[in-house]
Amino acid sequence: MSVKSISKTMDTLDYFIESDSSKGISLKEICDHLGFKKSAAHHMLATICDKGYLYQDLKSKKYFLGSKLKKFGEVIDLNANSFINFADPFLKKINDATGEAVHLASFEGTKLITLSMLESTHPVRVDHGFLNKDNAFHATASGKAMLAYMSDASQKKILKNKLEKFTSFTITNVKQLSEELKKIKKNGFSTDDEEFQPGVFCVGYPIFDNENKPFASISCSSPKFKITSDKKYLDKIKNSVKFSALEIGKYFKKTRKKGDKHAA
Amino acid sequence: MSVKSISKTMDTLDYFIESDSSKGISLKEICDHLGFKKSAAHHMLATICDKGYLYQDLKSKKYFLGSKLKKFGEVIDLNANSFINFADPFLKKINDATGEAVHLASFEGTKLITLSMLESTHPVRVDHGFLNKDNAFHATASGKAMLAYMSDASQKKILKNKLEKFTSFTITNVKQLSEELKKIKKNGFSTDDEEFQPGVFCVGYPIFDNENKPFASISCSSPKFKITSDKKYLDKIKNSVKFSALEIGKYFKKTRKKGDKHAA
DNA sequence: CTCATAGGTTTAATAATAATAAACTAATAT
DNA sequence: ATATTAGTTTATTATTATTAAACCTATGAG
Repeated sequence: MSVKSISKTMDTLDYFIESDSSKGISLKEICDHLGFKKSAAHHMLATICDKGYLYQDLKSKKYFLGSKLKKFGEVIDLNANSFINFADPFLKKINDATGEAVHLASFEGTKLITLSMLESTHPVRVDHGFLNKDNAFHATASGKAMLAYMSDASQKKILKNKLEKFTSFTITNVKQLSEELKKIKKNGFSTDDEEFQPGVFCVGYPIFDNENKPFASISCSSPKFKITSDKKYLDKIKNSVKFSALEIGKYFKKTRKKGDKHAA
Repeated sequence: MSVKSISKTMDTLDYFIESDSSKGISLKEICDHLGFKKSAAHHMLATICDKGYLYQDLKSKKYFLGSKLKKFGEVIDLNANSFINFADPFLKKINDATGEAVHLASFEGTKLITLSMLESTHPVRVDHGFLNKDNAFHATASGKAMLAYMSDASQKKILKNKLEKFTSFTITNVKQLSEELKKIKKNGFSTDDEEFQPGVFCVGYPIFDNENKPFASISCSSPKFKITSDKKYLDKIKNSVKFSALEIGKYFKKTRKKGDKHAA
């Protein structure tokens, strides 16, 4: 069950991030965009301001992000950036070798998240704006690469939500997906054959942490026709991604002791 | 009126910042510290996780800050840091000259906020952990320096909340405070004579933006006995703070055009 | 200068929600 | 193997958030 007023609060804060809020956002604009009634929104905003997450300019009455929120960035940066920075040159390597888009993914709870990405350098390229939507664990090479190596309990938790059908190829049947995951474990890598975006084929490899748990994954996405028209192209991508995945995995051997909790 | 579930949500997020949350925080710990019932807290946390502001580790069930929050830091940094960086050497100048603690303050809505601070270098020094509490507009040199130069409408909004009595010297009467603010405008600077912390005397000067509105202030805090025992010491502080306040004010002449909205 | 409009705020009544307590599950330690 | 602890889920109840309407205030047009 979900608490509606909390949900609305976070949709509001998200709106401050998505839009340019540097010149303030009015009550009306918030209501218009998010479908709130103005008096309810007013109560909500008063509470948020009271806590210092937003503030209302005394004269213009517009709302601004409170400097208190800066602290979240500071705390999170401490943990997360080191891994991403370590991985970066290895992503670049794949990008240089293939020219295709490369993604570094991880997960937080049951949500798939994108840690960093590199765009394709090819003239014909795919829009990756939506890649790694947080509920696309089952439909992406990144997601499946991690999922395959998780414990049954973890798999179950992630798959208990409805599996959204993104394309006609998306696997939405849990039993069928389990078979796919077994195959991935056998092969050592995952694929996404137009399961998330039509015309896009991806290859994913897992990255394991110091406890040999799948902690992240990298994937490389290319237009499907390239894969079908040139049989060697897939191998080229696979080799490149595999190499980098193994290299990035060494991060944990180098910097973490067994039992350390790492940031996602 | 204030929305309780929102308020509790933000108290929870604040707790993740205040405590070391890098190893996760359990439901029980959240309940114990914040006085929540576990089932209510569970509903709340499920909603927060659903929005990606926190996430729950699949195995340990502990809660962690979601990487989504990193975005807030990024957006806010863009606006706010330039002013603070500009001001920094001028704060240092006061700190070098007097050895006393120096504060750069501003405000967000009706809340007083601290942008940066330098500790006293003297062996006998005051604890400034609580200086510039967000509801201490009326009781601090920083707050009063800005308040004095605000429009009547703005003053009224800030003073409509109960004026908390921090010490026996805190002015909690609005009429009396108005007189004080008039005096500040006449003198050009504010003082805090043990009104916020016993034994601490502060001097504050306002900093004006490109529209000649008080945008920030700096204050210098010293032990009261130094002020009373050495009549020239107050003048030394005043001169130093005044100089820096004027210099920092030039930031707006240099970098901002009239009408630009500046970050607080 | 007056009036109209639009955005924001406040109120009080009602509908909807979040809080509660208790039962249940799972994991851990004895 | 059992007791304990933490987390989850459920159904009921009491509280709360939402609503609509009235009110305020600032702005701009006539």
